[in-house]
Amino acid sequence: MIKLEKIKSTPIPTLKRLTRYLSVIHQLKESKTDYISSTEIANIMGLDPIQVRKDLEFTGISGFPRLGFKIDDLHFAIKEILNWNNTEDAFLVGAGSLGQAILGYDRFKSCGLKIIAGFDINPELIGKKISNIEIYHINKIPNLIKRLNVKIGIICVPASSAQDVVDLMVDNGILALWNFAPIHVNVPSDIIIENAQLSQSLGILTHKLAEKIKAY
Amino acid sequence: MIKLEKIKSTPIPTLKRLTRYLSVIHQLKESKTDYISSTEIANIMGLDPIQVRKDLEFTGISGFPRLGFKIDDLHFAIKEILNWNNTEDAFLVGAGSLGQAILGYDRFKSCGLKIIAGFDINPELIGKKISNIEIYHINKIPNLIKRLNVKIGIICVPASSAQDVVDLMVDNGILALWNFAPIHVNVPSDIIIENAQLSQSLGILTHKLAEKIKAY
DNA sequence: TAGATTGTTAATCGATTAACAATC
DNA sequence: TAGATTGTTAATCGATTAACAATC
Repeated sequence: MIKLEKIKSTPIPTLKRLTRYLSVIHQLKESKTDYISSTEIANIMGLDPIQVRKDLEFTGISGFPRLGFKIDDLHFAIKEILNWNNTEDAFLVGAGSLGQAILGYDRFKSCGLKIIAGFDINPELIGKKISNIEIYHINKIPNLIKRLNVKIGIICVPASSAQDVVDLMVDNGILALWNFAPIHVNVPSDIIIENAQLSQSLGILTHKLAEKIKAY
Repeated sequence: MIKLEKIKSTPIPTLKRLTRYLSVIHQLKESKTDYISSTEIANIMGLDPIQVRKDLEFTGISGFPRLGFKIDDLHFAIKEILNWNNTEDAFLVGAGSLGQAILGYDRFKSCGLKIIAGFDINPELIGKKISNIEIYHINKIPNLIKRLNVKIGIICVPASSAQDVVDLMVDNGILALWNFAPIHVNVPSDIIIENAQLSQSLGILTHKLAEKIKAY
């Protein structure tokens, strides 16, 4: 009888840690070492070595007893899981201060993301180039999503217009949304949505700080 | 024999969802309704009603059978858990484009955060006001942290200088750090660090998108 | 060889989900 | 009253941690 192997997909907590390992590994690539062990990564980041090993399993590459993992292989394999070895085109909507900061953020290029156009309704912005990316009027979105086959939309508009912009992009075939608007938006179940939600991160910080201060 | 009640602290996943409920509740406050049930919140956000109820337990307030929870009370109680009813002063270091976007982001005021000064090393920025917040030279940090008793530091410097800035702030008594630099930084175990890590969020998105495209 | 590390299998822990009585 | 919802206790699920044999 054929045993079907259960393919277990990478858990979200593992994905999050993998991106963090990547930045540590990236730094170590500069140094002379060829290998890195899960123990070393764990020590640097203050994590459990067993957890690191378990996470690295999902990359599918195997290490060498006594040596660890080949840094270059590990680096490549993690980028592969995140799909950062490929580049996806993206549209950014809302070229306010946060939008402009993201347009100018070089780093995303090494994270598989290429923002190829920005959109806004502010006439002063339309036609301008920000960090060499042209800003169009929002009403160009339907046409351009289809023509350029763009799959990722980045939402940097105010909370009040976020749902409308999301609907517009979804209706025109966007597949994934990265939402920076501080609000819950509804999307059909087959659309990928990832909330950057700065306030979520801030909430954890202020909560912990309050606990800490209370403890005195 | 006295039974000591085990006080269970709010789990991180619950805290994250609580901040999201807050934004939904905030919108509903405008509407006429006085009460909201966990079922309604769950429907709006596409979550399990049981999970919402469980999360709301941590606020300590009790609901009314058949009605749900008083919106105002719930709103207040969630802000209380996050410590968003108080305001903490914060310093922001690195007034580049991301730093400037954060300095201008009004929303954090309602999240218990008040950025009272910015820091940079760029002479063109020092002395300037950005969104009405003055930018000082980084060498003013030690003196000012102590004098103003600031507890929160926001790191918006490039990866290459993040660790140095973190060390400087920790050495001078900062208690909590909100790190936007795309790098792992080391802090003593008693210092709270929260990584905003946009790339982590992006990694999840690009991974999911790749899985989705593969599935075709 | 000795020892450090991997890789696998099992145990534990905690969060999510389920079940159901209590309440208005 | 009937019915929707809360709140509590139990069951399930999945992630983390532990244990240990295999490897170079």
